[in-house]
Amino acid sequence: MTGQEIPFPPENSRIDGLAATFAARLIDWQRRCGRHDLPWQGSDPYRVWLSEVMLQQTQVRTVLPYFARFVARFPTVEALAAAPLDEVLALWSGLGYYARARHLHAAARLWVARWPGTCPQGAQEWAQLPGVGRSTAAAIAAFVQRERVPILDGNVQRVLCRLFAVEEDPRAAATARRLWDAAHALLPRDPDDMPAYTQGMMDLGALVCTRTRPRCDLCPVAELCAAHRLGIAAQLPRKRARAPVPEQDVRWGWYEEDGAVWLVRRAPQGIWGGLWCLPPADEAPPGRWRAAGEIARLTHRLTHFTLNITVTRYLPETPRAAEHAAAWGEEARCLTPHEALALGVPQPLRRLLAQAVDVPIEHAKGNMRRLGVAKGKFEVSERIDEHDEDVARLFRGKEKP
DNA sequence: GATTCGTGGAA
DNA sequence: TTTCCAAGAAT
Repeated sequence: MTGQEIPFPPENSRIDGLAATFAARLIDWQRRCGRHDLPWQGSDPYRVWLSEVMLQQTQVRTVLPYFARFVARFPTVEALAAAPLDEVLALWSGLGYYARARHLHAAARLWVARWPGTCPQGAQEWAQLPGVGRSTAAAIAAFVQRERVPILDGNVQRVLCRLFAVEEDPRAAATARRLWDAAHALLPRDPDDMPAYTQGMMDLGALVCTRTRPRCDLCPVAELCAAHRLGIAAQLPRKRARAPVPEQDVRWGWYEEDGAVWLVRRAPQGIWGGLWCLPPADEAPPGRWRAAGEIARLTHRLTHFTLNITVTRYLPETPRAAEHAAAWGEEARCLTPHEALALGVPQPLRRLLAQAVDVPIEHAKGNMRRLGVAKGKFEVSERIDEHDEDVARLFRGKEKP
């Protein structure tokens, strides 16, 4: 078997023996060199599901503190289902892709309603939860139910592109279909091997078959790898040409009254859907306001575009916050910056609020330029306990049965 | 099939 | 600094 490669796409007549070798070597390597101490590894379907959603397009290191806070507040799917969406968004604040949090909350309620006291049985049923697609459903089912279904995340795509020396863009639909077929053909025969095998595919991509500088000298399946034999492992998968990122200018209003600032809930669709944010500078709360200068200019880089945010401070001509609150309804709140930090807010606003109250927050790292002040780089430490107390106080008594 | 959706790590 | 992209899914 040594030195042979697995044909791509795999042919049934030749695949069995080679696939068995691939799976056996990967499983053995995972048990010796893979990751075994991640906090979601185990038999709890809730923790596996939660982690898989958090890990979508997000690195393990980033997820770890969010996962810890989340399971501390919501130890079970029943606790998550009973919570208000606002508290879920608050705990998700800073993690990004907030549709995941909205889907997670809806999925928890569907879960307890349709599978009370248990959980979805198999990938087919896991995929019925909102926010759980084919790859996530397969990962959960492989770990929890030992089902023989393949995953195809970014790591596995890269591993397979190298294993078969695939030159095409793995994101193209036609190529992706062949990669799914290949991933299925490589699965181990014994269902009991599925957890170690699936974790092994993830670990291999994350620890050995990395995007840059792959460690082929440590790879348990290097002898089966076409790209390694051709000496092009580091060049695969081919990167696609990317269009230049456009810029967009946004103006936010810092409407301040008696040390509190107005926030409005963003629409559920679109960027930062459902989160609390400063209102646009030209949409003042009820009452008469006067501009009091620019507070900050923020540059926020996203994958597909760059946001240039200008924040202007406004002060009331006449103090009457209570009337404003009644006039602007439930989707607007006037809170101190400290209180606002306990809500689900976009990361650039989180940085601005943290600076306003000089309260460190977790994962608020980056650059911010204050007018009249030299450009400063700040990195703040973790104050999880205090933040959690704020969250608990803000949402106390608001849970639904 | 192509877009949209966040943030931060790494080179 | 810039660029790529990570345990992808929904539209």
